[in-house]
Parts: sequence; C-alpha cells; structure tokens
Amino acid sequence: MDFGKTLNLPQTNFPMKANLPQKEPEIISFWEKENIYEKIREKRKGSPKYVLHDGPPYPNGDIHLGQALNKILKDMVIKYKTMQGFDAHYIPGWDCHGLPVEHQLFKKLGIGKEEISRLDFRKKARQYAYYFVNKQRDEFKRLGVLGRWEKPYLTMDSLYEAEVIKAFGKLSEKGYIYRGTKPVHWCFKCQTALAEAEVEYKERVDPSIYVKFLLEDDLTFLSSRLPVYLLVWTTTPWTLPANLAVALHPEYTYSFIQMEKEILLTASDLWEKIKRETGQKEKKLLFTLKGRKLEGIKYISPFTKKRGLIFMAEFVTLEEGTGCVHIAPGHGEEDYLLGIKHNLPIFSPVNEKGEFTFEVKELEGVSVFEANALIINKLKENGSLFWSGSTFHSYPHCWRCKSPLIFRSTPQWFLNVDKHSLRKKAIDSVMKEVKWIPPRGRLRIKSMLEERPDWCLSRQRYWGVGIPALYCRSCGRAILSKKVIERISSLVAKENSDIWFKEKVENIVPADFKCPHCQGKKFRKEEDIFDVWFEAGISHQAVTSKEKSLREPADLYLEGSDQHRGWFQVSLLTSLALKERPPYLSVLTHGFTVDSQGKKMSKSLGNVIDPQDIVRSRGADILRLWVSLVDYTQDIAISEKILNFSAEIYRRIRNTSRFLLGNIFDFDPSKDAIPVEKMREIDRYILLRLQRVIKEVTENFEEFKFYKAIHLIQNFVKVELSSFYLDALKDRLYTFSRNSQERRSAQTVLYQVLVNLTKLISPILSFTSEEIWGYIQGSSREEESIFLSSWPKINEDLIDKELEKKWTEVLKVREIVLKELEEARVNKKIYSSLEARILIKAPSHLFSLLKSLGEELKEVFIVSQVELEEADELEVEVKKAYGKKCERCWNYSPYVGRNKNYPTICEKCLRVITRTRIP
RNA sequence: GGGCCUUUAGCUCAGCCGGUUAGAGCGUACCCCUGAUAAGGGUAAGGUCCCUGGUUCAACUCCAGGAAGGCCCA
Repeated sequence: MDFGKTLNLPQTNFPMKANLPQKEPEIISFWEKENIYEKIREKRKGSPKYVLHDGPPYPNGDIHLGQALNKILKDMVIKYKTMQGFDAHYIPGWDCHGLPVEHQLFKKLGIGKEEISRLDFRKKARQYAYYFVNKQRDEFKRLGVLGRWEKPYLTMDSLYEAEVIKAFGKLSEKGYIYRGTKPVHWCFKCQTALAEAEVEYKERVDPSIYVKFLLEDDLTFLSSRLPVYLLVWTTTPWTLPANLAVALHPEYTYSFIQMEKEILLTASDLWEKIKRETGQKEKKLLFTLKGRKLEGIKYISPFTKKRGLIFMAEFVTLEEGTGCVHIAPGHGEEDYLLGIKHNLPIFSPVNEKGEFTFEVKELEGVSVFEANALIINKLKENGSLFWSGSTFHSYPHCWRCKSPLIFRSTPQWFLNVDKHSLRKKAIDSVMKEVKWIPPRGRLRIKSMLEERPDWCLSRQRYWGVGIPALYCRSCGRAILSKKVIERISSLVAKENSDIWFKEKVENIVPADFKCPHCQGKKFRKEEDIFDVWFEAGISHQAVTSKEKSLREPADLYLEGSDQHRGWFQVSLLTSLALKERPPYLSVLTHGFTVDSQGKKMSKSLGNVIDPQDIVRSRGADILRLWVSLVDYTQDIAISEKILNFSAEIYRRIRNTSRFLLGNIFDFDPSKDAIPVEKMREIDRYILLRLQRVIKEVTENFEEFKFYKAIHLIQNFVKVELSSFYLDALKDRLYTFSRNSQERRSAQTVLYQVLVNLTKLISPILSFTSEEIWGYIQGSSREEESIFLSSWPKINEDLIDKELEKKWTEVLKVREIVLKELEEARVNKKIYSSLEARILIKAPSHLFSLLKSLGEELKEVFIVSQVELEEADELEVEVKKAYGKKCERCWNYSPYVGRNKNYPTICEKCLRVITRTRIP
C-alpha cells in the first residue's frame, strides 16, 4: 500500500518562486483599494505621535538609488514605529523651486534665460515640477513606501509659499536680514548672474603678470635700505584696482630675495619656478621665515596706491604663482570670504556691462578685458611690473553665450548668522539638545556652523518665491516693510507666488504706503528670488507645525550626510531664529551609494545602478532587503553581486516561511494549540529562542540598526530553524497522527514562530510579509494587513534559563554527533542519518541530562536509535541501526516485519495507522 | 589643500576596556537526501585584519605617518 497518503505532508499555495516584479504591484493595489494607510491612521488615532519629517527631493528627474535608499529607510522607521503603537504619519514632500528644476528645464527647452519671459518660464517650470512629482511619487510608491501620497507637501503650493514670505518677514522684524554685496559669476554679455551649474570651463588666453607690492613697514631685520616688495602673480590684472589685501599661507616658508635694486618676498619653494619663467636672477638670498610672521604688515597697492594689509589664508597654495595672493573681495569667492573675515569692504567697481564705474576714475567706462592692457601699461610706467607674459588656462564661461565670465559683486539679501547670538545658539543646540545618529554627525555640523559665513538668501533666477522687498524710486533705498510683506503673503496664499511678478507694484503695495526714508510713493519690486534652501529650510513652519497629524519639533529628520550643510543646517537656523528651538529632536544620516570598488556612481564611470531596473528585474523587496543589510552610516556599496546576495537571503527567508505555512495547514490556534507545560522540551526551547530573537531584533530596530536586526533574523532562520528545529521536526509533523499532542505541540510553536517572524521582517520585506500574512489563518491574524497589527511582544515566562542552559549543552553534543555522522557517510557506512544508531558515552551530569530527554533525543539527531552509556569522557560512535527501514516513516526498527498485516512498517506507524483508519 | 569619516574571508557584517588557533551567515567545493524539491541537511576550504613605523611582555584593537575611497568645503 501507499503509506505516503497516510502522512501529514505540508500543504500550501504560497509559491516558492516569489515573482516579485508581478506580485508587488498587486499588493500595492491591495493597499490602495483597501485604504490601508487610512485604516492605520484610524487605528492609531489618539496614540502618542512619532514624527518623522520628510526632507523634500527635487522633482527634476527619475529617482536615483540614493533617494530610493532614503525613502526605504524612512518607510522602515515609520512602519516599525506604527507597529509599536505610535501614530506615525508619513507626509512626503517635494522641493519644487530652484535651480535644479530650472536648470533641467532650460536644458530641455534648449533656450536661455533671456529668450523667455519670467512668467512664461514659471508656468512651464510649474508644469515640469508637477510632472516629476507625479512620476517620482509612483516610483516611491512602487518601493512599497506607505504614506499620504495623495496629498504631499509641495514647496510650490501657494500656502507653503506664503509661509516662506511670512517667515522672511518675521526674520526681518527680528533684525536678522540685511542687504550686502557678494561676488557671483557674472556674464556681462547676458547681463546676468550665473549659478555654478551654469558655468562651463574652457581654455582661454589671459595675461600672466608678476606685480610688485611695496611693503610700507620697516623691516629692520633685513638691515638693508633697498625697497622691499611682495611679489604677486595674477591672470586678471583688471581686478587690481579692487585689491584690498594680500594673502599668505601661515605655514609656508617665504624668502626675502635681494635683486639688483630691490628685495622681493615670495614663497621659497616657488622662486626657482619664477626665475625659470621670468628669466630673472637673484643676487642673494637674505632671509627666510614662516608666513605667519608677516601677518598684519602693510603694503601699498600698485594700481591705487592705497594701503593694504597682509592676511593669513589656508587656501594659498604652492601649485602656482608666488605664494602671495592678491585679494579683491569683490571679485572672488575666497577673496570675499577672507574680506568678510577681516571686515574689508566688498569693493567691486564694475557695472553689469563689465565696465569700470566712476569708482575707478581713469578707467571709467572701459570694459574689464580691454582694461587689462591699460593696467599693465600703467604698472610698467610706475615701476610695479616685475614681468608680464600670457597663459593658456581653464577659465569659466557662460553656458549660453559662451563668453568669458567675471566675478562681480552685486547687492544681495543676507541672513546674519550672528544676530542675537544665532550661531552660538545653533552650536549649543546641536551639542546639547539634538541626538545625532551616528554620533559623529554632531561634530560635523558643529564645525560647519562655526565656519559658515552669513547666509546669502538672494538668487538672480526665475523659478522661486520672489523676495518681498521694495525699492523707492525717489531715494533708491531698499525697503522691507512688515505691512507690505504681510499683504504679499496673503496675496500669494490666495493665488501663488507668480502674483509678485505678475501684478503691478501699485496693486501690491497698500495705497497709503510711503517710503519710510523719504516719503516717496513710487516703488519698484525686488527681482531676486529666495535661495531654494530657504524655502526647504522653513518646512518646520510650513509643514511640521501646520499639519495636525505632525508635531513640532519633529522626532526625526533622516537624510543623506550631505545635508549637514544643507537641510539640517538651514532648518536649524531658521527654526532657532524664529522659535528659539531646534526643529528636530534627533537626526539620522546615511552615506552615499558607491559601486563594489567603493567608487561613487557617475555616468562617466558607467557604474550607475537604476533602482527602477532593480524593481523591474528583481523586485522592490530585494532592494529593501539590501537597504536593511548594509551599515548605512558609511558608504553603501551596491552591485549585481551584492544584489544576488540579497536575493539569496530573501529566498531562504521566503522558503522557511513557506515551510512553516505548509506545516500549519490543518492547525487552528484557537482549537489545537497546546499549552507550554505540555510541550516537548525542544518546542519550549525554540519558543524561548524566539523570545530572545524578538528582544534583540526590537532593540536594534529601536536604534535603527536594521542590518543588525536582519542578521539576527537571518541567523535564527538558518541556524535554529532550518538546520536544526525544522529538520528535526519533520518526523513528528509528517508521521505522527494528525491530532496527536506531539504534532500539535510542534504546530503551536511553528505558528508562533511564523506570526512573529513575519512581523519582525515586515518593515523590511513589506511586500513578502504582507503576502505571507494573507496565508496565515486564525486568531493571531485578525487584521487584514500586517501593518495594522502590532509589533511582537516577548513573553518573559517563556525565558526559562535552566532550559536554555540545558539545550546549549545538547546542541554541543549534536555538533559532535553531526561530525561523526558525516564521517560515517564519507566511509559509506551509512547514507541517510536514519540508517544510524548513535552510541553516546558521557560523563555523569551530561549522561543524566541526555537521558532525561528520552525519545526526544533521536529526533534531535535525526537518527533511528540512540544509546547512552555513562563514562569518564564524552565519546560518540555511529553504528548501523537495528532492524529494517520502516516504509512509512523511514526510521529503522527491529519491529519492522513482525506484524502480519503490515510487515513493512514500524510499531509507531502501526499505532498511527490503525488509529486513524486507513483509506 | 581643509573638515568629518571608512578600510576585518569572494559578499554582508561581528570582534567589549589591548591577552590563546580572528567569528557568523551567504557564496564556493565535496557529500547526503529526494515527503520544504529551480528546495532541504552535512562537512570542509577561504583572512598580509589597507600599508609603514612606534608604544607594549603582548596590537585587528592604542599612537604617528601614508595609501585608497566617500561626503562637504575650498
């Protein structure tokens, strides 16, 4: 007869092959159709909130891997916190304005700023941003991220824009806002400022001149009456009229070099190079010293004949020049920062056409590049020119008109970072009030706050919120009026920020408004827009504090580590300035995705991996599992190989779940569960281990250490379930009678393990856990979605330390037994382990320990018979099992052959069969 | 060039305060099973702990220098 039919073999429709690319969209439809996110909200209503505030990406293209990583991490946090009982809403956002969008759109349109009106462009930009908001929304949803996708926050929403203006107004009232100047890349042909992304570097010929700056102070240690000059090198002679300082490196060595009629000062290491280039020769080397010794010494600027000072600067290099760098704060980024540091004026005597202004009388109206020759001539005449030649070098050009750019200072709006000790408050709060994960983030943002200059809020761009400043047509002064700003804010709230550019100034300004300086009544509007960071930076005001489902300050901001300078910092500064407190209680940062070599992903290296490709070919759960497997605080490597690794682990977890499902097909926990006291020891041991795993996994989730959690889960699944418990259980599950206490005991445990394990993996493997959830029957699965269920809680009663100790010893014996079995297999003594009889000789305590397990012992080793003997030392022997192989359970037994009706089966199977009535 | 950080088996990660033969899972090789089957079980092989120097009785671990790589800044 066919005894196979009398066995309780696993039954399940849960497929072994995941087919995630097809299955996942079905699960998303289920979430949407059943309004799972809304049901979670309903269920958690009134529970304590957990607020993760989403940092908004730019809607300017498809999502990339870094964004996928970021959103998956956020989703894992939200899901975990939700299952822990928190009311954790997720409101995704997009940072819609700004150059990233503007630049992409100009590229797509193939036109320049001057070829389209501001309003026409803004209309297109809005459409463009909406298009990618929708596209990215689908892409994020496809990753399994649950949230309020139908109503995200958009920084281009009129209400958000109104908040930006309001916040600016408040900051202005509090005195944080001032007007200053700052050098920017300027195209005088297009007459516009350019952002870094719009600058192209091309080769170009420029003058290369060495200029002598006469030192004014007496340098008595030289004991020479010859004049002493700083030797300065530049390729932009036209910036010399704006020279205000010279920078030296404090650590470099400088030499005083005696020439025929003068003494020159230059970095020691560069003198040979200068001699080669200029063909000059020294008479002798007089003296060398460290740059720092020269700090504060005065000189006469060669063009203006005005006095300047020597400052120290780390940015001075020995790559080229003389180690003495000419500083014009109005015409260079580094120059500007050094100027700010030393309170120099940001002098920039060049107009928007690139011509000198009245501030340089003798060159007024002359274009800067034409002025180069005139300036060189003058230097030659007044004896300041040491040498002149030309150089072929890389130089910034306009991406549109291809003409060379200049650095030119223009008036801009700034936020004063030191007003009301803002910087100090910011540093104090990051040090004391905010938790940084990983902790090094604290130091990083601290040093950035210490170094940062005032925040330039102005951008000379089209796509953004207009800065609500007015200029009096009579006196020309800039006006920031509380009344006007409030009015603009409410107008913008009603329509959107286009209104500032669309409406005539008379329709915006209240009728009775007068210039506070001269009582003038005619005004013009500021044309600059806000730095897009300013917009994103006030999301704590526009979103976190406004949305009822959120709360301020947020519990967590979670972004890439580049945001220490970006969003974390701008949010912190505006929040402290407006509300005297940081916007977040803790900040979690992750690293950047790199390839398997540790190299960053770039198109030119061809190592870019597209998350959409992974989703299409392998499924989002494989990507999610990858996110959970890596230590995201560092650089995160990804490659096909690493994804294969993720897929392997996925398969193991899936198949084990399938086995668990298959073996509880006839188990109803409400009727069939066996109380712990009546369970077999091995079952109780696994329940205990499950508690340990729940505890440790939970602890790691609490600390957002997902990779530790998944390693624990993976180990439990492989080592304790698959290799040990499940394998050992097969005999009991398959061959014992269906309703026997032994089998029900095992099923009780399997059910517990399955339910809890599925929950533990659900924040990570969201799709698969939801799929498994759908197959679990019975009372533990009352909720229609796993995300409506609760996080596993451990049952302390199950943690029996004596039992744990005992089984640790049993497992040690098992290891030895397995090794012996393997040897027997290799020697062809046995094939299947059931062919074996194990003889264990053990010292007395171990002997009695093993003996107490009785019949369970052969289950532990999966052999047919175990014999115990007391001895001095532990010894294991493998022998042939007694009797013959039972046709039904495959165990060996001397009984096989003794029953006349059933000569091929063992006594246990006979009992099962005669009791269960044979079909 | 500066600030912060990373570097342990082919892969993902452990390795506490310095202390025997540096661990786990995956992958690989070989074997078993064929009642988890495009599954499951077993055994084994795999490491210059990035490099160099120093401190120490003793360094993967502490210190200094360097290399490679990442983010930010210049």
